[in-house]
Amino acid sequence: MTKNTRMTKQRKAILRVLKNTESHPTADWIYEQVKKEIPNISLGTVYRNLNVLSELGKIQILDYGSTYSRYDGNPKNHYHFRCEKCGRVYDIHIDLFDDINKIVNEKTAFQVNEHRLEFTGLCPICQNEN
Amino acid sequence: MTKNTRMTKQRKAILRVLKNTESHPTADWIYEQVKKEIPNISLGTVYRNLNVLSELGKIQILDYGSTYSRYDGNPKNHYHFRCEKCGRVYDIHIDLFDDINKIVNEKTAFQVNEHRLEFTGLCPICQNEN
DNA sequence: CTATTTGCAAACGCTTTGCCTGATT
DNA sequence: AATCAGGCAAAGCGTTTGCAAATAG
Repeated sequence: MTKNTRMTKQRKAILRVLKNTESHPTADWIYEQVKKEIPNISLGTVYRNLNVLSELGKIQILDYGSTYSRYDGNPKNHYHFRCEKCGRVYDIHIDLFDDINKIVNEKTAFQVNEHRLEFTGLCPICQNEN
Repeated sequence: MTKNTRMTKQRKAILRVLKNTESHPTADWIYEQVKKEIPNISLGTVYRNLNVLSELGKIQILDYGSTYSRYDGNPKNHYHFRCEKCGRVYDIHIDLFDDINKIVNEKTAFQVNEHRLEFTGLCPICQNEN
């Protein structure tokens, strides 16, 4: 259970680079930064460690939980629910929180046009499979 | 400007399949469905048409706007802003909307554990580049 | 008629993996 | 010493693309 706990210099460097940036970089960018310090590090090591660090809860990966794109026949904004167990994606039938764009527009320097909101948890089917 | 307007039988079938499903299928699932009707359709045609239909505003693609994964050194939930022009991803420094999980839990049959919220629009840098 | 779209297959590009060597505990 | 991690390169895999033939308008 307690595996992958060796803090090698590669793993430390990757984590430090990621903790010290404001941006949300790609694996390749991280690779280029760490290479300044460990010139012979390989891209595979970067990917492996990013996955390990994510499993350890030290970082997050900002993808859609899958390598597949999913397509939605409804082009209007609406919210989704993704089941953590089976991966199904459902529509959520509630009104949009229209005011949150305004909140961010007022509190930050970003010019917000849209927002996307996704919930995760257990779908009804998987709740009944225990 | 007004291009890609031919409604071929392939394009029609893909759109119909997608409009008539509750799920948010992958391209491959759509391909399998359409093949029942047009057995010699190719997967490339499905992908091409999904992209065309998305540009026409008839459907949405649920990905992160890029094929790259992005990594975040902060493992706690927080919101992001993605610039539509330059693709940069920023943190948004506002409090979490903690109550929306409860709202969905009460109004739907899903068991919500988390939510993810992402805003899109123009970042300060790109706002100044006009 | 002709510009767009298709089918096919190869290419792409990000990510993962196998294998063997090297490092950590 | 035993196990875990790294480097390298090849494989994986969803998606895109080039090209000649087909087709919508």
